[in-house]
Amino acid sequence: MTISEEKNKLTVRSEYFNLADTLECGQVFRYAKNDGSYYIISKDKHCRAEQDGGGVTITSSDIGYFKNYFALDEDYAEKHAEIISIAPELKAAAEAGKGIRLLRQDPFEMVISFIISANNNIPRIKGIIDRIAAEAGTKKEWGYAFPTQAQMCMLTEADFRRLGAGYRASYLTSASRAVTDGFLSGLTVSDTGSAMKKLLTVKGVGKKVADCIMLFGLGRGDTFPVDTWMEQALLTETLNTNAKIRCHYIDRLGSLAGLAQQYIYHYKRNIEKKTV
DNA sequence: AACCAGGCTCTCC
DNA sequence: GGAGAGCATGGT
Repeated sequence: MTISEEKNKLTVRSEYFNLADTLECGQVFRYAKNDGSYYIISKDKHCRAEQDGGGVTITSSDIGYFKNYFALDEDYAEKHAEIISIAPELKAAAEAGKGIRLLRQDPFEMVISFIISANNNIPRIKGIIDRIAAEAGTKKEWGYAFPTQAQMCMLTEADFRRLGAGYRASYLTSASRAVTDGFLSGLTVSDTGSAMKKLLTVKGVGKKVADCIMLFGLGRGDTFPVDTWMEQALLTETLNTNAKIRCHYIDRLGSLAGLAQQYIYHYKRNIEKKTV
């Protein structure tokens, strides 16, 4: 992987960085595609990103933030190879998704976003999040920042319903109050099992949503979110519950389980479908 | 018109 | 601890 950097611009050349696959595998909701460029908002930061034969180019006044966001200090070639080595049956999915990188996103934003994601579809999740940001987030020249915890606490259950959250509205008011900076820093120092337990105390957060928060917002690879797509892909006679699927892959892959899960999710949703 | 979407809570056993 | 009902909303 080679990185060339200017003031507000960064170009990454690597076969292990596919911008579209990274953004469109369901880990992030605040991005829009326009004329081949992606416009990404994370927390209170914004960038434009595009990919051509020469690599991925990121433009932002906060380029340091997005170096971390895209985890450009990590070697995904090694992770990719190790997953295939441990779990050869995932080779097709891993090859198809080799350019996927796990983004380092803001934990509070992940809690709120994935509460909304429950029993919902991605276009609608994006719409609800955008409307909440426009309602409560700080206005910037490029749009609206994701609301801070204090800003989220300004919204009522009726507000969240008006913005389309449906029955998740009460979860959002309650979670906004519960997920303080202190709560989140407690998660950082806990092991994954303890962090899971703490997250499950938040209304609207179950095991799957907790795994997503830990994987996308807390950098914990030893997780394995099982949603309806993963059930379709992985339920078998022996692995016949979500918990068994989750344990099976975490036991084998450890901190690489989360990335493997992204390969499978991407393959099931974006690749396999096209060939049928 | 049923069924589904990055499931969760609550109840009952 | 596990099974089942109910849940807002919009797309197919």
